[in-house]
Amino acid sequence: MIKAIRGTRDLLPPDTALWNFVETTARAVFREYNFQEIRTPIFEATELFARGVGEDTDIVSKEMYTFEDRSRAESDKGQSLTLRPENTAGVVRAYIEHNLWDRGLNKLYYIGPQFRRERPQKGRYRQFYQIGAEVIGPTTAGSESPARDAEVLEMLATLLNRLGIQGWTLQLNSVGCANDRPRYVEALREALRPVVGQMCVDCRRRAETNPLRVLDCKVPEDQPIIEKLPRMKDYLDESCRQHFAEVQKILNTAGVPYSLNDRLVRGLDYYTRTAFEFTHGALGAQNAILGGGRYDGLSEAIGGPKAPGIGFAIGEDRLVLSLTEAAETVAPKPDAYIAPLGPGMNAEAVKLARDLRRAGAIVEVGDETFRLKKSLETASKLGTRYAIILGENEAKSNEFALKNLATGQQQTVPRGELAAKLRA
RNA sequence: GUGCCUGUAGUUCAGCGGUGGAACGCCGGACUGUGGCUCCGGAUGACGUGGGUUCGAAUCCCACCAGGCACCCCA
Repeated sequence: MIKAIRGTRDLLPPDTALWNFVETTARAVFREYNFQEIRTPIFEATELFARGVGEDTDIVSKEMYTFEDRSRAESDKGQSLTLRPENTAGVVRAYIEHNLWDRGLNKLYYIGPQFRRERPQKGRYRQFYQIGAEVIGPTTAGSESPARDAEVLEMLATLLNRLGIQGWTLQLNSVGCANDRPRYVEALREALRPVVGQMCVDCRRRAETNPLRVLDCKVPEDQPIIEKLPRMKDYLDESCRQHFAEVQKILNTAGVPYSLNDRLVRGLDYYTRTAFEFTHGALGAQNAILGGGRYDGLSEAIGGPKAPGIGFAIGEDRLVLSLTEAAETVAPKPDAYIAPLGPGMNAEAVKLARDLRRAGAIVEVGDETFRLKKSLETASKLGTRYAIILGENEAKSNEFALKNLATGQQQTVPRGELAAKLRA
């Protein structure tokens, strides 16, 4: 049997109704904040991700679906292409390519699949879906303002609340900028040198490859050591410090709850200053339902003008997962099941169904060869509210037997009044 | 990519060397134009795939594939 490949899956009803609910709600909230939709290609030049996301990140170094395109000339090598592992780089590429700021566009959102070749796990798939948004523009547009950070965070809180998600936590940190972070990393390296020998094997490796990751370690024995390491907040330069303080001040005023976590580091190279994560307790190890932050240098890193930005990506798969526990799925049930009885009644049934549907009803139609018993049984199974019996008598008199399947009550209704009765 | 656990009917699972089962669901009948309840009957399936051990394998062993949990990392 041919099956969906590892890490991919089919989304089936009734779950698809939930996905649509999430997407519809997100679009509505984004709309209120004046974001507009952008759709970028699902694959891009590999170079975009190498330069944008960062050559040394896990995503780029070992998780990308990369392939060589066919070349036109036999002698030429095909271009290296990659299925997008995230969407921010693509949006920024489009921003540069189409001079979006000159068209008055600086708040964009996207919804779509992304691809990373990781080992699948609950809440982690090789084709997964992200809902994200970006604020990006020249400095003169205020895109560097802490008000943008706070506005984005407040929008996310609004969205999660409107989706009915209970018990989320916003973790907030500042990871500094190109100016102060190298100094911090250096300080961290030095502080680690004498103590790293006492730490877990992972930390010993991280101390070499990416010292910031040591802060993320969850091994209990390492915690006392980590507590004593230097902290980013003590190394922020004046502008970063003020920026971060201002973000917090606005969040306090707006009533958005958050907790500071100076061990929150992000895995993508392009993040600067504000970094954040919304987590949800009921998701196991993959507890981050969304993450994001500021990326003031990304545009320049991929050859564009200076264009500070801030954005986030929601893991839609995880969001839906945290939703299925609380929310009952509301798949719409048909309003009526038409049971045609006997030769020639199919045609009448389809015509009647068309008229009722035009009046706004959800209608299911049986078949004239079905016995009435079977039709009613099917209608009950579908959860339909009414059954309409359409036999020769009804066709002649133009009055139909309308049966309420919940109460069992049945009445005779003239054709013209059927739609109104269904709505009642 | 690493470690551990798990793959048996549409679903949830029992069976753990000797002719593959239960519940629910599905189909039909009792009941030829009246469902839900009840009763009766029926079909389920390469026991994840391939190899090995054995007189004999769903059961034991190996490899692969897939899922779950944790790590790594991330949404």
